[in-house]
Amino acid sequence: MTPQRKDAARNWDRILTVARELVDEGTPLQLNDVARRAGLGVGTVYRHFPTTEALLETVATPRLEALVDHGQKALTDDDPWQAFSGFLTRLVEAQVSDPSLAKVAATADDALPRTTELKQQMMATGTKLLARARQAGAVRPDLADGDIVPLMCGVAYATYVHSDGPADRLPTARRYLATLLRGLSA
Amino acid sequence: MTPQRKDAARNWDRILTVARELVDEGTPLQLNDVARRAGLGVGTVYRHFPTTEALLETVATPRLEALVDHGQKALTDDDPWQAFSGFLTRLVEAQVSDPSLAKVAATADDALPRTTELKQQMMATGTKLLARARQAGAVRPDLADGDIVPLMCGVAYATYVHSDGPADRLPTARRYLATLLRGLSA
DNA sequence: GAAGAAACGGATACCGAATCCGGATGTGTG
DNA sequence: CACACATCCGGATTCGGTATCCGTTTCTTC
Repeated sequence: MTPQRKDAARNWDRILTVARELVDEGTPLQLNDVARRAGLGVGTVYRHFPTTEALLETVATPRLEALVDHGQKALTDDDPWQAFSGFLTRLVEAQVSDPSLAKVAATADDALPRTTELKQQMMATGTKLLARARQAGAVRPDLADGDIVPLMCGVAYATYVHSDGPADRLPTARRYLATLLRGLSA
Repeated sequence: MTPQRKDAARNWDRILTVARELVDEGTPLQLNDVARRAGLGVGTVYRHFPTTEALLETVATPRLEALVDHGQKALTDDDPWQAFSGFLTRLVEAQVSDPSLAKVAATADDALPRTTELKQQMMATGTKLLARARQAGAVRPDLADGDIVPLMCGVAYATYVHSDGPADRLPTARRYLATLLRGLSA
């Protein structure tokens, strides 16, 4: 692994910056488009990120990592139910405010190695949080470990279907999640 | 409106049959593909259905109508909660067993006039069912009329994200819906 | 400052969706 | 039956977007 050339590093940053902007404004990622906006050749972008999904994953990764971190911290929370529900709240809030997260979360575990890894970590801490809450008698026993991520994706999706615009998505998502949480609590 | 020519009617049927088959086997609709399978020219298919969505709508319509019918019948049920929850159950079961329904249900109300009309009817009866259940004190007051369809789409989506294959989707969907319903009930 | 490696750029190949129009086919009339 | 006309058919072609390829440029090392 030779140290990367300076121009390459700079361009990598530019691409990621532009991609982040596009994702934030809701525009679907298109590598040609990214190239134009970044003032780079198409080939340059395709060399750094061979597919749209690869770029998307790189954009989403830091935020995914933040979620995992939050989950870890939640494990130290005294109130098991608080910790569990707080974690889920973060999960949906992140998804409705960042389309890239929603996409990678729902993507099959084949491509996107880094995402898969993080999802597994998230599931692991999710499992622990769930176990604690269950042990404390705060959550119904019929919720399986593997249900957490899909359910949060579902809440995010429902929010999407409902929402008229990107504004006031958050309150809707919180309302839906609150309802679901009532159904999960013992 | 001159009565349609016989060959046109026949081809329309063929197209719809093939489309129904494709939807049932989970293949995403592609008009070129439909044409090949139906033994017709591409142009023929495109004349009958100018867009993929138009064909999808026509495929989904009968099943949507069946759902609306069921909602109407549910209005005569003695038990308001039973009627309401049964209606929702049908909604998700239909979506997870028929991708075309899931797609049109989540599509914005701009294109797909017929679908929009049916969705509005469904929302109307959904509203009535909800009102009855609420009046009977069976459902929490914080659920709005416009939330029903999005929530059912969300449950269907969660099922999708979770499921490994098209088999045993139904039990998962039922489980998720049951959880949600617990959250909705007073 | 010359050589070689690494990266750039955009013209071009490619792929699937949608159009367009010359030709075929069904339908009403003498 | 045959003619005329409208309707419909079919697939070659266009079109919009994605991905590749390779001659040129830029960086790094000595």
